[in-house]
Amino acid sequence: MISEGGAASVTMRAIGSRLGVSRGAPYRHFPDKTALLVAVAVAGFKRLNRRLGSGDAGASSSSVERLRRMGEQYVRFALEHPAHYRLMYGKEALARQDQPELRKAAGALLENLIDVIRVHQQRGEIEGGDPRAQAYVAWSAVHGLASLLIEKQIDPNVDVDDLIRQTTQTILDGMRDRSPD
Amino acid sequence: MISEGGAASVTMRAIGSRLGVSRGAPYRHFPDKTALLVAVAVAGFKRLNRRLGSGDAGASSSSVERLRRMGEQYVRFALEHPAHYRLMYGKEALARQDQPELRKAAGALLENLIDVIRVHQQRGEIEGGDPRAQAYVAWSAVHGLASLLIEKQIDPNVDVDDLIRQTTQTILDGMRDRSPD
DNA sequence: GGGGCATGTTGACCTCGTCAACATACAGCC
DNA sequence: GGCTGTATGTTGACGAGGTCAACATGCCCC
Repeated sequence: MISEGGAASVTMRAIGSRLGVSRGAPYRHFPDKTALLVAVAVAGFKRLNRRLGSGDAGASSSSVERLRRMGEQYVRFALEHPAHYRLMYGKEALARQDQPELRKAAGALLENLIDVIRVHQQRGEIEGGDPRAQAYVAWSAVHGLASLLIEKQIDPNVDVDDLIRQTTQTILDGMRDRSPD
Repeated sequence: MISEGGAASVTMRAIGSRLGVSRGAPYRHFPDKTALLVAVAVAGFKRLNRRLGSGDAGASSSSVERLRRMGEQYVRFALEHPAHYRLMYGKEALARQDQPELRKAAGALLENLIDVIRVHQQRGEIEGGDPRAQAYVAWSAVHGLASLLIEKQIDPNVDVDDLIRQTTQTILDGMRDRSPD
């Protein structure tokens, strides 16, 4: 429903009729609309997480290449499921309060990224320092790009593939180990 | 009102009473709620643009430093006005339709960034290539960082200043001209 | 067979965006 | 001064939507 008509089209009543039940039925499964949306958002994070992890198969290839591919998959996920992605990050649609489940799901994503970065640090491919901080930097870049693309802030004439590649490459170049200078 | 109670607290009726008028009064000035929010968002872009431009004064200092400061100011703006910033980018809260005024305001920001990047390219401080693409990369990084910080996706124990510095520095390192290698 | 739980239904209430009909007041013109 | 038009504000009403309470129903397990 999100992808069909945007988040605004997701109403408790519409969900009910979509499932052939009454408007009150969803309240037997979720305390309120926010909880339902949080559940959907959490599912999105798990989906994204699985997708990023699946790239592990090609871990044998050039190592930094794997990080690059993760970034690429990240942005591609957002482009394929824009409304879902927006929901995952848009606190606005959800409650003002922190949603522990959401935080946990997003946290899992971050931890995976940190692990990968740590591996590459140990191989000396990217500079040392707090892997968490580096994960945030990389995450910021791909999330920002995904967000700008989704919100149509980027000139549609630009080649998206090139832009994704250039973004991930720039980040990796910036993180490349320069200590042996 | 946005910063006080979140975007959800902004209702036409509340705006009216806040101004001491009736609920219908705002409709004499804006065709609908979306138009009003777009106007607020546009004002936000102008404000942000002005802030980024004001750094020009220190253009005499280390040149790349100016780009770094722009990024820093960008993120800082978002942190100071989180709800406003969210509104500026959150298409969700606004209409599904493209808002030409909003696009123009965001476009002006981009053009300024492109100009600055072009200058630094000419000085040979960052690598050549399409300045627009590089602007997008830089924009993605700061926007992503701002977004993650605002949405509280980043561990509050992390030193925000350090993270901002590291992000901008990584991007600049990644864009640094390596052609004379 | 009966109690309890899970699930679904419906009526009702409140908030909100929005519009139409109506009021008012001020500016500019004769 | 009086008239007229426009800008602005007010109020009633409508429909959509989130939510709750009271009520129904069907199934599992003892």
